[in-house]
Amino acid sequence: MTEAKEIESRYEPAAVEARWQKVWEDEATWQVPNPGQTGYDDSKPKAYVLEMLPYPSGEPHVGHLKCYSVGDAIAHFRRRHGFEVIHPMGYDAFGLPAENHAIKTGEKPQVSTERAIESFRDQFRRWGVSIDWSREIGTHEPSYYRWTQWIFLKLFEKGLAYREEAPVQWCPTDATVLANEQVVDGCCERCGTEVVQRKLEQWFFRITDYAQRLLDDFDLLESWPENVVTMQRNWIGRSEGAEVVFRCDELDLDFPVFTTRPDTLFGATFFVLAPEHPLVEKLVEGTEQESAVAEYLKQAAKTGAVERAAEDRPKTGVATGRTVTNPVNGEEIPVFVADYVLMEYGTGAIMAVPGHDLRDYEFAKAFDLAVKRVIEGTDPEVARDDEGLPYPGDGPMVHSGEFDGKGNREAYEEILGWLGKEGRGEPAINYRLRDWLVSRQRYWGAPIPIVHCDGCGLVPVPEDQLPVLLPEIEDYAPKGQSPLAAATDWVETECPECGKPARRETDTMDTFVDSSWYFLRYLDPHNTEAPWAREAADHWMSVDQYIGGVEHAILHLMYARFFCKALADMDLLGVQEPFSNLFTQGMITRDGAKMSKSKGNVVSPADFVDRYGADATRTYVCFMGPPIRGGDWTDEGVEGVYRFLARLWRLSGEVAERTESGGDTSAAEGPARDLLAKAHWAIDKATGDFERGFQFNTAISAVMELVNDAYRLKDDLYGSPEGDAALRFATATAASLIFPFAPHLGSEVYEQMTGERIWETPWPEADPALLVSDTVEIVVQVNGKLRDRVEAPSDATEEQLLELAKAAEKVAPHLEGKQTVKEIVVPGKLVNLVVE
RNA sequence: GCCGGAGUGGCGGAACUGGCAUACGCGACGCACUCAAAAUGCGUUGCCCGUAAGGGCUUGUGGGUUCGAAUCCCACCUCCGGCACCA
Repeated sequence: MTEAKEIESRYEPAAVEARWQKVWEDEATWQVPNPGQTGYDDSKPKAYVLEMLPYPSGEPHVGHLKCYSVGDAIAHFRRRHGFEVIHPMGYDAFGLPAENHAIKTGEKPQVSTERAIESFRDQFRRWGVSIDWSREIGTHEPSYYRWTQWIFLKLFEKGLAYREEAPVQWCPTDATVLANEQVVDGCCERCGTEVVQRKLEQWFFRITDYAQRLLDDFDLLESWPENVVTMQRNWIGRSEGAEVVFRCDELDLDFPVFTTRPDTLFGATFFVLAPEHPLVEKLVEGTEQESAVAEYLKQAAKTGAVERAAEDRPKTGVATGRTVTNPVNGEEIPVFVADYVLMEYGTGAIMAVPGHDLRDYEFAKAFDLAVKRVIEGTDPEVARDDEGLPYPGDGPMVHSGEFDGKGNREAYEEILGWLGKEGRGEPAINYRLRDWLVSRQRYWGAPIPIVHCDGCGLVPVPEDQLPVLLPEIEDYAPKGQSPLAAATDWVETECPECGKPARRETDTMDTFVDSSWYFLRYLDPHNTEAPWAREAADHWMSVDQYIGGVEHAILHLMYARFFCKALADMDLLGVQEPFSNLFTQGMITRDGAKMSKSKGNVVSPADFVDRYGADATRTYVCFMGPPIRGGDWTDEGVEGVYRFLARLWRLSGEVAERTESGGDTSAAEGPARDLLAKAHWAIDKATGDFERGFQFNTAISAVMELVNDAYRLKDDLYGSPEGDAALRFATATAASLIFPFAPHLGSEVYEQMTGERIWETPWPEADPALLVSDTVEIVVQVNGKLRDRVEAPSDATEEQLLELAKAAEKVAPHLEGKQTVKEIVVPGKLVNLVVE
């Protein structure tokens, strides 16, 4: 072989990849028109394949690589099954890192964000991801956030966006309020600082109105991971029970409580208010307990969320000196303030039943309060005293007046009925979910399009004045209010209603608002009259396959579901659920640990793409394990996949040179038939792996096996027409099956074998006739132990198989002198002889 | 504490319905090619005993069901994720 030839025959991904990327770019191969536009093919069913849009910062990391590799494989697979696939890309470009960077360096977020977007765009092109670039969006662009603001106004119009003073979570480091969902273990999800409670006036979205529908509509989803559904269920936290009113006659005040156990109402021996309860001060005003309670409130306010929720923390509290009346028996029970009652849940007040609730029991013991049993029974796991109390289970009622002797479940219903009749309570459902706090005291986000007017109140900016542009500012440093407040020229405006001087809202929106509707903008990204045309949304929605990290299980996925429902209620959308099928990819680690700059174990995909090519790097992240699970990155692993691709490349070159095209495979026998059978087996295996939850690792290993077999058999096959044809078919099939992961190499090899463009050819179908063979290997066991294997005709009868098995060379010694007591025959698989 | 998921060679992992445990890849070892190396091709590679033929053991641990269990059941251990004073 000459030297020139040798260089040419080497697999050089950079050259191959550049060649095909140019074709796809020049021809806009992955661009799809909307219905009604030229080129739209209405004979094809649609498929919306979508990966979660990235937050552009620096350059893409391995998590992005995995997400888009998986998504792209699915997109290609669907296209080759005859779907018109929409596969867009955009950037979730507002957010804190760019703003923090601006505070540190003075570089405008606009500038650093654009730079990061360019780097992301470059990488995605370099990876060869099949994106419809004509639909690209950035959530920071005025043409996008104009519609984010528009949706905000629609929600405001419907009463779904409102402003209210409430105790909220404030992150001192990020200098902004946070949504409940962004507080993890009492700390800011982003920066880890412990959050503090503040009473502030903030903007909320009324997601709690949708709590029940968010639960019910899990039924509408086709395929979501069970754990994500469970996490959302837990987060929404529905409980059934009753709201019961306890009255303080002295002060003429009603205290409703939520309880899941109205059957234990007779056992309520005291009453507890959360320290933040708005009526606490009124209750103790002018009493001798006033200062003690005030002192306790001060203490409670100082206690951080982490400490307050700490396990095994002794119960604390203070008596108010007041009593309320238990509605079922008229008993006056003392009222306490204690921080084990949370203002955020229920009504911020509880009836305490120490006989049947562990927490109330602990409080009762600490404050020496009465413990009363109202249900017979004991549970050794929970019981703390000789009486077997507290007892959380079921049993017959005692000390409960007319309900004595009844089962507590029955009494539950009857007590509810009685309360309803007396007007002292009613069945109630309570949710853990809180309204979504969406305002942020930060700069780099979509301004909330509201004007504060002394005369008119909160006035929406008229639609024709949108977008409310983010003004350019010089000082980004947080000062406890939005940096926008300093942009005086911008803040000072006229009231759209009365024309008098007024002030703009200076808070911006949580960036999760931006990403709650981006999948709709892709469908009609250049529309200047509306966020999207209803026809476009009706055609493409919902997303047929959504792909992203499980870390968004609650936040993004729940918010987007809420948006979808609210928009559908406004008749802007025809679907109730945005994402029919969800796939959550596992996290890639290195050396068993999450990648982080501080650990110095960060993998830069670009380095590997440069060294081994996009195809090898992409294929590797799909091969390292089932994509749904995490995996540990090894550099050698990428190299192994690279070697495999190079092996396929060389096979293709050799086969192209040494075989004639146009041969017929129908009469193939021997090794030619074996190779054809392997190719059809690989088709069947890979197709099944795609359909069974995207098990790409085993799909890729099937192609590796096919290539290995081609190497093993090729020297026997060269020269005969059916041998040539089998080799060409096997090589083309390998290219075809690896194409979703390695699109460049797949295109090149397929073209070399067939002269065709692979993405224009349908996904191969396995020939059932080649999936079965004439003979099968039968395993022979004696007493369940493998002793030999025998070849048998596929259609052999049980008798024939038994005969073969008993005659097997290595079986006979184990049968000698022994009584066969049982014979088990599984046709096509095994024979098990049980002897004594 | 409650709810999920996982535990298989030196490593990543495979085994689809209870039927050959360890596919595929990495690593390691050997051979061919080469003056040599790299690259490539071919082969070996779960553990223990044995020169060998062969035998025994092995899917976190202990028990059970079954002719047969990585797979089903019971108890336990470890790791990961979610929720957690939620009334």
